[in-house]
Amino acid sequence: MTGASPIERTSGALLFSNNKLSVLRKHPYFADLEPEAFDQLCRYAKHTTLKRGTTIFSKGDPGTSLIAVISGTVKISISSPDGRNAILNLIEAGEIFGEIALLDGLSRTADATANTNCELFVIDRREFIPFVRSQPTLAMKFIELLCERLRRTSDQVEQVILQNLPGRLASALLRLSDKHKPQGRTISITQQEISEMVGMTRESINKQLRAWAIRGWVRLEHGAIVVLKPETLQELVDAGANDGE
Amino acid sequence: MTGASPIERTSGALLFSNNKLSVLRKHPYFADLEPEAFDQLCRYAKHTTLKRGTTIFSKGDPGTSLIAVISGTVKISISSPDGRNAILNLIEAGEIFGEIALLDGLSRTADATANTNCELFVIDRREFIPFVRSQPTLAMKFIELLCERLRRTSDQVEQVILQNLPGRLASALLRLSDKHKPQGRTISITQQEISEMVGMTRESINKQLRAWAIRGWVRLEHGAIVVLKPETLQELVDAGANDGE
DNA sequence: AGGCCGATGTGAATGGCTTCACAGGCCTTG
DNA sequence: CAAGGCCTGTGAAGCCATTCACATCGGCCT
Repeated sequence: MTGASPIERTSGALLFSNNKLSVLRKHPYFADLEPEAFDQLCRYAKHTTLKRGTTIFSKGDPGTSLIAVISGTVKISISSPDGRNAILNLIEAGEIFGEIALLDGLSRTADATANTNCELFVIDRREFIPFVRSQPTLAMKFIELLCERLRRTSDQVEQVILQNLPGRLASALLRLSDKHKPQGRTISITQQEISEMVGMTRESINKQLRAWAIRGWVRLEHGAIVVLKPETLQELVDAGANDGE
Repeated sequence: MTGASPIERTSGALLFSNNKLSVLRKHPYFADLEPEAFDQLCRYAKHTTLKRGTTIFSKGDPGTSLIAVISGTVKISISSPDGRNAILNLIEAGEIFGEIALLDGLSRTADATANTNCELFVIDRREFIPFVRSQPTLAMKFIELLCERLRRTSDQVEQVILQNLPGRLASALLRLSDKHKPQGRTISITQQEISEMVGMTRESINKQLRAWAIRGWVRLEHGAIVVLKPETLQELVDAGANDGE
């Protein structure tokens, strides 16, 4: 579980090209950072490529790095002793993850695995903390990032405790389709994955999705879901989610 | 819901006494802060007293303040349209809350109500953000605080998705008894409150607690629970929580 | 083309938790 | 000290989601 992480075995050379970094530069967190600070930040980075399914880190590992996704997507998940597991987040190109353990120096709170083939930048903790202290803008950016994460996670708790299957599924679909606005309303995800995101079984999710498909609220494709009536789903979430018959 | 907040109507005078502030000073977040920074922080603070049951703020309110609890406890909760509600956290003397909206300037993520009669300090956002930028140590403290909150909230998601009633109840009891270590293993809380913290009904919680009481794992008192066998409860959490028959 | 694997679709049986409906006890408050 | 309101205790019935057991479909690899 520890020591064999593929991240640690990365080549030490700083062989990233500028067009790769531009993916990061476009992201809100880095967009309005001073150029010097951004450059400095990149100086701590190592480049890595991973195959789909590779474990990046596991819950409980000592975590000393922040990771940025250049291409592909990374799955943040947890699993219970009896084999059930839950997807907490999917990190896409331009986003970063692993910031908690980087910032507080404690162990990883969840597992991270490459959900597709991935290109990553890894930023090590060692010299990073003093750097953050010296850069108020960067510190404030991290504060914003943490706030955003906290809002998202609180929302998740709220969903899971207060909503039933239809409500949770609807709000997961809305969140996902929001994130992928550019691609229209098509969400590329398997039903298995969605079920692990909302914390219910694939079978239950499938049945609910089919029911909605018949009513024309969504369209199901192989490995994808198209949200046709986002407003209707939103109503369902707000109303307290008794399906809507 | 907005505007009528009891917080905003507070007397503007800086009439806090030093022995009240000492409650805060002892808390980890402020303990190793430079004295000047701490004094400066206090200069933004207003003092308030609230009766049990008073709403401090509601989910969705524009949030512009950080609140420190001097005495009493504050309940952070959310509620669904159909009347169910969930307790996310109980804030006790020496702790602070409301930091998310303070730091990112967006709306409140949950409701806050005085769970007992309370004495509070309220710190306003207006001049606070520039101050944080100018105090790297304070910014790092907030980063630590946010990380801690995030770990706790992630943990909650994990519990709710992966564990069943016994597991969730056990880990809630352990968390609460940990927090109140000084008071021995007695947790002052009603079964109604616990049920809202773990997101299940009071009746279910009561039945589980009684079952454990018979086995001698806990003792039930009026308005309190004594954890007698923390190790046994911990095993139950780790094992995947099939009660243990 | 054939074969395989992962993804989807579905029904029947089971079960954990909720809902509902009370009863009794403790504590506060007029 | 009486009254009423929270808090606790408990059984019966019902329901939502899981579990289990398949059948089908689509894509990919050789």
